[in-house]
Amino acid sequence: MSTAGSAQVSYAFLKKTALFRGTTEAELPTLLGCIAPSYRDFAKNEMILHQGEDITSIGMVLSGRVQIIEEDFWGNRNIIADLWAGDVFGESYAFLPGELLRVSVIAAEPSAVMMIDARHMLEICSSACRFHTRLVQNLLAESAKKNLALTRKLSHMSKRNTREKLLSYLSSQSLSAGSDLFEIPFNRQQLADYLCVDRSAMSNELCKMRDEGLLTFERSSFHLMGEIKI
Amino acid sequence: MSTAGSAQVSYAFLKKTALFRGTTEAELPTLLGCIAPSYRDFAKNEMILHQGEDITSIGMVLSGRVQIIEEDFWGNRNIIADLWAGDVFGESYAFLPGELLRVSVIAAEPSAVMMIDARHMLEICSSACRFHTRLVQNLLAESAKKNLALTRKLSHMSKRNTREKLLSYLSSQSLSAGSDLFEIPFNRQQLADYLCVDRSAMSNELCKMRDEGLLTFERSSFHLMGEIKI
DNA sequence: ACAAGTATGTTGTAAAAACAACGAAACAAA
DNA sequence: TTTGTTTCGTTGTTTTTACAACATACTTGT
Repeated sequence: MSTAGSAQVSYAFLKKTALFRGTTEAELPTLLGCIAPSYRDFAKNEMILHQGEDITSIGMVLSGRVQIIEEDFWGNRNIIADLWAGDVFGESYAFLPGELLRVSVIAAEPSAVMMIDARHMLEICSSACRFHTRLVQNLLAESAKKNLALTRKLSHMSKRNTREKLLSYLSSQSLSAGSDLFEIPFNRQQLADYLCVDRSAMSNELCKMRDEGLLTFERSSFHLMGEIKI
Repeated sequence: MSTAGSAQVSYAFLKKTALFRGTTEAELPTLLGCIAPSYRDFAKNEMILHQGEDITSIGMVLSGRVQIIEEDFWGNRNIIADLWAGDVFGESYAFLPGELLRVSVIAAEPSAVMMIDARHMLEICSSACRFHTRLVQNLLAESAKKNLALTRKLSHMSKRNTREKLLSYLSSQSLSAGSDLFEIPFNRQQLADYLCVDRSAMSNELCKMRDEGLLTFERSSFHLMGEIKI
């Protein structure tokens, strides 16, 4: 069972997390006193948040490993995300009162979690606690970052066939790199998983495109050909 | 060409937008004075933001119609979104310095736009301007909302075939409705577009599932069957 | 009621993807 | 080096999807 965990959080750890980035160890006690987080420990396979709940706090993994699980109408389970120390969860729901959790959060290993009430994060308290601004900035940045990643992935996946998905992804990577010559952070299987297609079919399509002169590649290095072919 | 638009914005309009929701007309002058928006008018087909830019302001459409356009490596254009009065754009980029715009924003009709510097939105000014909190709350809520919508769509689209995409979507709608009997907000063509599949193939799959006893439907009304069939 | 237009279901065919199975190359460990 | 493992390309088969074409039912405007 879960217990009200002791607040054994190192400031050195906290200041490196996405949420508390930019605050110094000296500032953290004040900030923490103000946002008043609660701490809880969870046993392996224990539920942290249940699908259908209306949450008002965001969570941060302090130690262990936490999974986001989705269960459909017929009870089929699907692991949406794997979270580790420093990762934040529930932030998409906590600021939307009345929006019920579509997922469950479960401890994949014995884990410690920090929960912060959404109102405490947004309400401006004493003027001494101006670190709030930084916190909110970090939160907005995280949300925006997640948003961009989702939009980008969606834009590839909305293409109707494997070739177009590939071209969309590679075009995007080329843009990121600022060059028609670039490296991708995936191997073939990972790329196929990311684009939600079959690996061998994808590999096949890549080679066809190479044979047609659209691009060349070598392992994870790609080169897009923009010039007109004769 | 664009002109520095006159600040002809009605408070009645503003207080109803997602961004300024929750502030009264009386509070708006103070808030606007504090966040110091700039106003610009754009001619039809004029570029508002260019792909590759590093923006630090978010935009809000005051009048007209604005489109988000994506252009790939080979110059193929794709309309990502259609924005109308009250809609916000650029919020996913403005809070991420260094993140270059992947899209362009263009006026599809003569349009008026309000731009607000991201720092002005986050920095706490005089204590008089506590409406800031509300603004930031709205912004976070909008970002979270968009996030949820994207995640949900992605979770349907990542399924490998039409049947599973349909089941994922319908299961999700059933959950929203809190019932195995529910209405969807799409006709067949719209649903096919949303799930990125062919309409007739989708229609076919729906009927197959009906014949197999998985569900029944009538136009936009659906009924999922969870019971075990004999 | 009537006509025109739209939405939905249905079918057959061609194209594309998933799947399975395998060989070669690259890589890592003993 | 040798061995075992992973990655990647390749091929053939089966399943699924896209596409086109059309029939029917429903909607809307007159």
